[in-house]
Amino acid sequence: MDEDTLTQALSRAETLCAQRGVRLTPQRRRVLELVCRAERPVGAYELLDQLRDGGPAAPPTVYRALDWLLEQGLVHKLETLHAFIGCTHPEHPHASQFLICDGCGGVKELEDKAIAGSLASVAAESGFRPSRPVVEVIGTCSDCAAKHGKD
Amino acid sequence: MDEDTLTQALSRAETLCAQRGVRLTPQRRRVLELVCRAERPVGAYELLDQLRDGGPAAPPTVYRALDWLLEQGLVHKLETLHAFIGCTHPEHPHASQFLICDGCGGVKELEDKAIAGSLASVAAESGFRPSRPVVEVIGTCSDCAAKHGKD
DNA sequence: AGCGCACTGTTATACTGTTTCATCACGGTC
DNA sequence: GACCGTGATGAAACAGTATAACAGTGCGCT
Repeated sequence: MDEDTLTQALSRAETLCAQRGVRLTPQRRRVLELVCRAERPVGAYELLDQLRDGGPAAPPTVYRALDWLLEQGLVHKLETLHAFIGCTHPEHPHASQFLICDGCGGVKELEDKAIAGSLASVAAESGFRPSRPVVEVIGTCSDCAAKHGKD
Repeated sequence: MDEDTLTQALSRAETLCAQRGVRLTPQRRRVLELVCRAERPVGAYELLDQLRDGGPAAPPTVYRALDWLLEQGLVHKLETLHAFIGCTHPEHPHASQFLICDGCGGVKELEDKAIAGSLASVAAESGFRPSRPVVEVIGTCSDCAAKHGKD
């Protein structure tokens, strides 16, 4: 995320939190910034190392901030990577899907109605009430496919 | 999994491995048995404890067996739970989806064409080549919804 | 016998996440 | 101002998950 996009994302987060009446404290803001600044998904301990540049910090610090940011939908957790990324459209609650390239480590966030729909309908058939759908597709992005295809 | 189903599953696994020319060694067979015998998803260290009833064992032992069983499609890994379950239809390679109840811990394995299809098509749109789709829906199963609904 | 290969054993370590308790800052109330 | 409840932070220890690295074993092959 470039500097402009980052600034925008942070101010959007400020606005959202103000609207919701929740507190985007300096710690949480700092963690959000670190997550967004990274181009790739970042691990909790990677964030912790960066937090430590500004003073002492322990694992619960970063996990608390991340939990809160997850609740607010400002970041997503990638279960298959044990890592976090900034949400690209935090304005509304949504069920995202992720395309994760194991070549370059890049992640694309999608919000596809067809996938969400078919998930909802199979769940409904089973009488299952979904609370958190996790959809992560590991594979190779077009760039990496092009590169490695030539090898 | 009851005793009969277990016996069937194990002999099916034997047959499959024979056909494929791969070795379902005693260790692997034992781990497969332990995974299938459990009604719920089992963690690696839980399996390890059970393996230890029959002699000393270390983490790499169980992880190696699990990795191999995953490759062969005889077990699945639930990323959101860090746990493993026996595959209900290992005969053919397939992209499964899982409904995971956070009330009772039960898991239902699905193989829904609509979901697989919409995943494949959004991936195709992005030029993304999927290798391992992970679809796990956390929520409440009908039984647990009925129970807790009354509370 | 000597070699390669797949499988296993063993030790240690890295990485990920939680529990627990103490402390601090802020807002409301008397 | 003094009191108190609540949410946020700090700090130490620990629990759970996974891998690295290297040695040993058994088996088929030439």
